Amino acid sequence: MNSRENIVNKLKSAGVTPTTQRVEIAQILFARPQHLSAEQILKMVNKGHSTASKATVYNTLGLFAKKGLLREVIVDPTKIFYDSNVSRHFHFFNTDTGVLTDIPVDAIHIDKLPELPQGTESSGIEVIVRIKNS
Amino acid sequence: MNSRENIVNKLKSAGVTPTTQRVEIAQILFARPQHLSAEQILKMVNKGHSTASKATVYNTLGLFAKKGLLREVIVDPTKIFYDSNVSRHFHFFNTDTGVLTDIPVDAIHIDKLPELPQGTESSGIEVIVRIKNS
DNA sequence: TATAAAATTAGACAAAGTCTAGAAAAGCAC
DNA sequence: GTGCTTTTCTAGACTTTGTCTAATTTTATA
Repeated sequence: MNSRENIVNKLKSAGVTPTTQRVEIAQILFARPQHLSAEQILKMVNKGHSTASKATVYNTLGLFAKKGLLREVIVDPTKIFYDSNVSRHFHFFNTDTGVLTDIPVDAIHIDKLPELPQGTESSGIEVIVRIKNS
Repeated sequence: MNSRENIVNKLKSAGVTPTTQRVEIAQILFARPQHLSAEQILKMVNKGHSTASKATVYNTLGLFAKKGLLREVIVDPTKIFYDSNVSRHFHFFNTDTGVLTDIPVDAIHIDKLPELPQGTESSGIEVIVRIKNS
C-alpha cells in the first residue's frame, strides 16, 4: 500500500522532489489518516533509520501542505496539526485532552453558504466542533 | 452606551471584580464588536490613561473568555483573536491579509449536526471560511 | 564529470504566551 | 477607619513553536 515506491510516486505526482527526508516524513504521515504536530513528526523521524533536522521537517510540512498532500488544522493555539487525510471532512477538538478527531462530511450538512467579500475567493471551509469531557 | 458605569456592571454581572486594569481593557474591547489580539490590546491599554502589564492583559483576556464576555477565535497559528461579539456568528479569515471578518448566522445554514463522542459535550461550533485575494 | 540549482543542516533568533515571587489593591471583620 | 486575608497586578525570566541564516550536501542537468 504505502511502500516506499508508492510514496515516491505520490510525491512526484504532486511535483515534489522525493528526497530521503521527504520520503521518510511522507511514510510516517501517509501510513494512515492521522493528525500530527511538527514536533511529533520530528521525533518520529529521528527514531527511524534516516534523520531530519527541525528546519527540514517544518519546511517539508509547509511544502506538503502547499502542494495539497496535507491539510493544516488550526484549532490549538499552541501548535498546528497536520492532517494526512485531505478529503473533505470536519473536526471535533476536545479542549480537555487536546485530541482532534474526524467528523465525516455527511455528518454535517451546510445548505447555505455566505457571499464572499469583494475580490476574494474561498480556499476552504472548516467546521470545528469544540467539545469537552462531560 | 459603554460608559465606565455600564462596563463595571457588565463585569460584575459576569462575576468579575472590576479592577482598574480590567475596566480599562473592557472599555477598549466593548467599544464596538471587534477582533483584537492580546498584543494589540496591550499596546492600546498602554496608550491610554492607566496601564497594565503583559501578564495582566493575558490573564484578563483568559478570564473574560472563561466568563463568556469574549470569544477566542483560533484561526491564525501565530496568535489568538479575541472577539468582543459573543453572539452566534461565523468567520471569514483572509490568509493574505490576516484579517478576520464576521459572517452573520443567517448566511450559513447547518441543518444536520454530528453525534458527539461518548462522554463529551459541545462547547461551541465554529465555521471558518478561509479566503484569499483573487 | 563539471556546474548550477535545490535541499538540508545546526544553531541563532523571533514572537506569543506562561510562570514566579514579591508588591499593591481590594474585601472584610471588628 | 484599622488590621488581616485574599485577590490582583507587576517585571522580568522562561518556555515553546516556529523562522531565518549561512554554510554544506545532494540532486539535476548539460
